[in-house]
Amino acid sequence: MLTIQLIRQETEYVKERLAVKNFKNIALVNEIIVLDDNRRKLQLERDDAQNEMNSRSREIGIAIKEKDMAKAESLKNETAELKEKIRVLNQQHDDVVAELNNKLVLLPNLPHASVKAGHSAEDNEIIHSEGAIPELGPDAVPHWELTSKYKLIDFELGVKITGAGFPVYTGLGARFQRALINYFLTEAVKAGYTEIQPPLMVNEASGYGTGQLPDKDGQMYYANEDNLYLIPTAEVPVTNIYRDVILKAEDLPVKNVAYSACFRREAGSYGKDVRGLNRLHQFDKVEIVQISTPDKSYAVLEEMRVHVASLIQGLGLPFRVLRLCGGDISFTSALTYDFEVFSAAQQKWLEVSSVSNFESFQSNRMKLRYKDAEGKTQLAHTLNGSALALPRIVASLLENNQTPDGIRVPEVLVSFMGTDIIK
RNA sequence: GGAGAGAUGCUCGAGCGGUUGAAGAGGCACGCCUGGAAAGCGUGUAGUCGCCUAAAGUGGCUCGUGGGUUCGAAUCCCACUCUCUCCGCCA
Repeated sequence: MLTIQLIRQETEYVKERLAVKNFKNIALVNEIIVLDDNRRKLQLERDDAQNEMNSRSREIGIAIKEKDMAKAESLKNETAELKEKIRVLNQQHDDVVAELNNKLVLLPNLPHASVKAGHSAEDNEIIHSEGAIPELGPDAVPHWELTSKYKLIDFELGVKITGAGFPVYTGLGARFQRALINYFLTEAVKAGYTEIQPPLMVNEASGYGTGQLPDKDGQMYYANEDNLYLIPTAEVPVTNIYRDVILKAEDLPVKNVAYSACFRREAGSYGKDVRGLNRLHQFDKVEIVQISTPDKSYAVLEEMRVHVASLIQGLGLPFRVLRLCGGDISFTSALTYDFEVFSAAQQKWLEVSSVSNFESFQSNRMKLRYKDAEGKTQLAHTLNGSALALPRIVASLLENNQTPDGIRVPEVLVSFMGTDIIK
């Protein structure tokens, strides 16, 4: 969430940037400031009363020590009224704080200066594009036919065991998953990331820390009995490692990479976009997470963008990079680059990665801080990106690399796959 | 799942109702000493929210979390969470 200091000090700027995100309830900003004024006023009154009470108590203690019981008793009798006053003020203060917090979490992150206004995915800016779009023959088919032809993925079997959106990978299909995960992890480690294997379930505090809760709880699978959520992305456990942590300046930047299965309910999705591998309830992803000082976070974002691009280049897929517009960027992000690869048989672009700088939006929620050179405690910046999500990469590799003799395996995967062709 | 023990600052550890945000030790930082270092000596060393234009100063809260008792709680009571030991079960 945004810090109250920023909202108070840069009120007009905050409103302007919220408008770029098409945030409708701009009046909320003023409501928050009024609540905060109120909170301060109440705190002042309460603190004064409490201070008064504390000194009375001390006097009583001294009187008792001096064996002056009469004085102690009379002092005691004077405290009842004060005590009640404090109780009331405390209650009022806590109520205002709760209300303030409830409103504060409704404000999305402010988009970075480079983010343009816009209403939908149509308005995203294509800032880079490379790789030749393959010309497939007339016999080319979409990946869901290839996966069944070569017995790589059994969607129906997944339905039997679990339900729609939980495919079963078999034979070279399963090996293909492992090969990609290996390739992505290996490249990340080469780039200086520390490999992490996180829990796949998280508690409420973690969901709140990265912003999935309270608003997106319907998108996560939930184990009621233990009050735990299945992770929608490794971002959640990996970023929450640093919840309530004060890092030393020399610990930064933190660079972590994690492979995990990801679970998403995708409530409300339907239609042709969900066909085959385009949208699943369970899928594999390698995620990179960095924690940086504020002055370096945009350089870090660029570094991550280059890293993701290099992975896709390694696989030989045509791709483009979009800078998301205000209307399409997520609630928590300040700047997001989406990577899309071209899926030749479906003739469409598929999103395979999203690389974002959250600035201090997540760290403010989870109290992730660092001590700067002067020893002052400051909020760190958090960033993350998919590097990469598997299903759509698999879809486009299968489609783009299909030949009459089988599916060509990209050079970088051959050693992991044990073959250069799937047939 | 059953029985027991415990949770204090960067770390260890004392405190078990009264100026205790917390003794002591270690670590770390700075200073003195030294040609330089070690040792020694001295000083400092939590977070957070307020008040104050800022600095200085000052007030509230925080001893796992949340409640309660009391004029006053790290200390007493209740609930919860977590850790450790033993037993059971188990990849």
